[in-house]
Amino acid sequence: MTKKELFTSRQGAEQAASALLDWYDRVRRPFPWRETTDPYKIWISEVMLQQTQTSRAADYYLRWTGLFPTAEALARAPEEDVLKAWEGLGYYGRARNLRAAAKVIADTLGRKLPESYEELLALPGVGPYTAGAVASIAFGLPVPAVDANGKRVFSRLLDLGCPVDRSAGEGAVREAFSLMLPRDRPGDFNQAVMELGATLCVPRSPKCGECPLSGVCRARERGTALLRPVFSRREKGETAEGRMLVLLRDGKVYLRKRPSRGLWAGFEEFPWEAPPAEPLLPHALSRTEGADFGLIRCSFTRWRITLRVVIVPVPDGLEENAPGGRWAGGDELASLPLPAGSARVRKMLFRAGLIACLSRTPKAGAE
DNA sequence: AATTCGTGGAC
DNA sequence: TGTCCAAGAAT
Repeated sequence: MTKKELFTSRQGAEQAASALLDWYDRVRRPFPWRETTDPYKIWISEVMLQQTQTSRAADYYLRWTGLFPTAEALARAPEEDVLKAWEGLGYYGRARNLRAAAKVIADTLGRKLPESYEELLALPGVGPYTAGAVASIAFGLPVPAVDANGKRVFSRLLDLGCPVDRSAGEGAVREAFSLMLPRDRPGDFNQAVMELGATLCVPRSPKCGECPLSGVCRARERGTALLRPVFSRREKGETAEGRMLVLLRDGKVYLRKRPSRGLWAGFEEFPWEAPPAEPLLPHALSRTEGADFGLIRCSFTRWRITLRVVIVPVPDGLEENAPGGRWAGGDELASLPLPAGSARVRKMLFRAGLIACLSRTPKAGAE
């Protein structure tokens, strides 16, 4: 078989798919979501894996499926419990959308996930990738699930010079992907492409010598693997410095509530400020001084912010000058879902003994 | 079409 | 230490 035949003949595509599946059957990693056929759990895993590395999702998946074993259980759970179970994973709209979709499933879809690509796509938080993944893995439907791995793998197989984050590039990738997708094992094939992209066909140093598709890869043939895929844009990072305040009074800390839309929507957090972000500290607080508690680095989307954490014993009358927030004791603080930066500071506070809580003894504070 | 939405691992 | 970037979706 020549390389040209891979993308022009049905037979070449079938042979390549077969080689990829044989490789996958040998090396597939034992993730917990690969031990179930429950469509609900497969859906949960796919949403958790959006923009999230597999190594980080495993623990969350096990804990989540224990707390919310069915769509019904998820639909009935308080939002705060759901966000607490998601704490640290980021992109919290995913958790809210999961719960919203679970309500739809529990209330109007007979408690079962819809079994077609189009119906899955209609659920909040389910896009083309996730709909394809659930449809193929849980229901055996022959639809592609093209993620960043798939784009990289196929941009190299095709030696695609056009950007994969534009419609033309995406179309080329999806066409070749669909041509190779075997009708009998679509779920395994979709996972095999991702497994290949995650373990061999990686961005920096692809291991072409071990790749089951190297014989039919145009980038391998032309030595252009490191040039693929091409992106039309790369978001540029920005840095800033600021400070975060831990206001202490009567064994309680001050938390403010974030706006109901946008970044960390609706979350509570320790007040912080940095030049490019919202100032948002009440005037009285800008004059407060306290003990330096170290630095934390926060990064989110394209921002990288270094915050100086300051412990502030609160003077009298400050409460009136700091509206929009509240005081929380140790037990409540421990049970709240917090953004990662505030969560790290919370851990520092418990560990340093600056605030106490029953469910978190000093020993437990060592994690 | 271009932005926004988190976080931490890997090198 | 800095940079890239990961089983994307919504707007």
